[in-house]
Amino acid sequence: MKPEVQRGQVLDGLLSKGIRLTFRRRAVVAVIQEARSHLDAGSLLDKARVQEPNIDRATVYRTIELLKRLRLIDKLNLMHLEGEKHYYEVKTESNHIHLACFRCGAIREFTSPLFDRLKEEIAREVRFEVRIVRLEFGGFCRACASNHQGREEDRNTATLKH
Amino acid sequence: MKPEVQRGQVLDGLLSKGIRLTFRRRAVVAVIQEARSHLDAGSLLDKARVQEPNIDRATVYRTIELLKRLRLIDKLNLMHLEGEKHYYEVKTESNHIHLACFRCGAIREFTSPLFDRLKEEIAREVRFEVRIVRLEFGGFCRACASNHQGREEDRNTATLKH
DNA sequence: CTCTACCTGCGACTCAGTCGCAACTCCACG
DNA sequence: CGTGGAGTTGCGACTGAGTCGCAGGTAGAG
Repeated sequence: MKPEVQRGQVLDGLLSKGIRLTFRRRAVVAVIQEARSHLDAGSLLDKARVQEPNIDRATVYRTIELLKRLRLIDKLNLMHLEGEKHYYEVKTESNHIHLACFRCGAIREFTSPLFDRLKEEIAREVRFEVRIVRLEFGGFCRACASNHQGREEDRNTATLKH
Repeated sequence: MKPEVQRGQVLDGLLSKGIRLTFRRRAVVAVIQEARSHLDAGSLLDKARVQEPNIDRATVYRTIELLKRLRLIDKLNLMHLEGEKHYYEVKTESNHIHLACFRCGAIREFTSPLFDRLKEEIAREVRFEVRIVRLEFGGFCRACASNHQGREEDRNTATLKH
């Protein structure tokens, strides 16, 4: 899911900014860094507890906050596919769009030069200094769309949460 | 803020689908329809109470749910500028990008043909059936960016919540 | 006008995220 | 290495958005 992420990228970011490296932080960073899917704060806590059994919810939230502020991770909504959770991923150089399937819950990432052009256009025409980009599409992935052709009512219901 | 919205557009949507038109629903719809800015559920409740003093929080949420399901309104995050609220706006034909300024809180809307091309590209290349689009940029508007040139530390802090 | 399916208020609940405080720990400096 | 203190943490109580079941109320078809 994050093929271009180098091992230790986030850790290096912390070190280079002179941030205190505690065991709790190392655990949270390791989990985000090595995650194969997008994790919310709750599952981040669970996974961090494997390394650091006594780590608290508050610490996880505070670490997320820290990493966000240092622009090492990005916060995602992923169309709030379940509940009102937020998800996190390591920040990469190139922005990408998240495609969330309402039926099967799969998250697919998509990059396009068009997107960078769009960003430039905004910076030029509106003179807006873009810092954080959140680009999410909700709908039906290829498999789910073809399995349910014509069931329009079903699709209305599926979009209920968003 | 919503120049292209026709008076009664949402109401017509409800009527055409045979939805029961209660006074409470009329009140909520009127508020969303005539709002000059993006409203969250709380301020929607407050404003609806002017017309319908006894309307309850739950009814507002249930009506929002209904309008979302019928694709008459869109849910926005607006970079969660304050708290974890969600905002709502009448759905328009053309998708637009929301630019949220972290410093002054202004929300600016932006449309571009590039965005529609991007949407087409996704539909074509990934075969994803796009239903809901959420496109939000956080950063600094023209005025705020020029007032605070070079204060990088300040800007880090400003992005803390997102 | 009446009947019923649908809508609503109420109050209790859930669940993500926050905060203040006292105890703890990283690590710069000696 | 030891140690002092700023920065970090666990804990528990809190906030605030949003949800739900239920009993009573109401729109609107007939």
